[in-house]
Amino acid sequence: MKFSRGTNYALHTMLHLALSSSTNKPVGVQQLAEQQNVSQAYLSKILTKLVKEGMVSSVSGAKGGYSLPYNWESISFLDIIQAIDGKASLFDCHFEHGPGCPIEKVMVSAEEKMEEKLRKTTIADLIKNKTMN
Amino acid sequence: MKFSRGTNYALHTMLHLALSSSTNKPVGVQQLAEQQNVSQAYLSKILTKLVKEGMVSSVSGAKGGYSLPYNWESISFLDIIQAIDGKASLFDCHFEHGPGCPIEKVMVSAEEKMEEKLRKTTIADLIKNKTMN
DNA sequence: GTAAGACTACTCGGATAACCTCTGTCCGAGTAAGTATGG
DNA sequence: CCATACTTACTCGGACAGAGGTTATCCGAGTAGTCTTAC
Repeated sequence: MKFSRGTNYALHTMLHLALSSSTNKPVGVQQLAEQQNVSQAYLSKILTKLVKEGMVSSVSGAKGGYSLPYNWESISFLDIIQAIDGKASLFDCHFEHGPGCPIEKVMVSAEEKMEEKLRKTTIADLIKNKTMN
Repeated sequence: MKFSRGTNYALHTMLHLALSSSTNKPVGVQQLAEQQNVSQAYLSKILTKLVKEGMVSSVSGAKGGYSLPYNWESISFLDIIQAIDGKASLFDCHFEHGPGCPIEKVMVSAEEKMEEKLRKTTIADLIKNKTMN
């Protein structure tokens, strides 16, 4: 039970992009990758996931790169995490003891407590209080 | 990001033991394993973890098996999960951008919301409302 | 000066390799209860 | 009868095999600016 390193990268790049969003110029993978000590190839793979979910927009060609879409301030932590990790529940009881495993109920309910917090906080929230890095 | 199958087994086993706790006789791995379609060898491996954490007591030799200790009603979901999965945080930011990554703070706080729920509910709580299987 | 073409700096996406953790198996050792045996 | 040894039914724990998913790399393809060159 660990959050994947991928979501770690995703969250950090989103933060970086958010801080660069004022310039309106797309940021290259190179720059993003360097800052986190990841290969460009791998980071771009993560970013395409985010692009597909509409949480990042990409511009190809020279002077291209990644930037945040107009509505970026409403993007929550949960959105980002689910874009990378998938939306599946953290716990499923594979046994067949009738519908509604009491254990699963508790687990899912606990999980939702966490998701609620993640849904409520956005990348934009971070910027209000802190500066980068 | 998934709860391991091991914790699933552990939780179900604990529930089973709790329901059998009235008899005061230890339950063999065989019986526990059959019910969950796991091999004895693997389940016993999980159980020894729980024994080491003092959440299950074992009696070896003939007529031996596993049972719950006297204070079992206070054992929470979180106790069980951490006994299997470890107590490490679900998220760590490996980057060195000064102490206190803002992202990590959010993630840890969300995680604690979940843990709070898991700490508050016990196996005993389940039994109050439901019968086995 | 300008239009066509080559060049360069990017992202995109599939295929694949390396790796790590979870899952599961095998087997030998220890332990305690029940059972047989010999005096 | 009673003590000793043997058998049986368990847990304990280490070593190791297998699977699946995450992490990461490589490389070819597409795309859009930019620069060069020829007229």
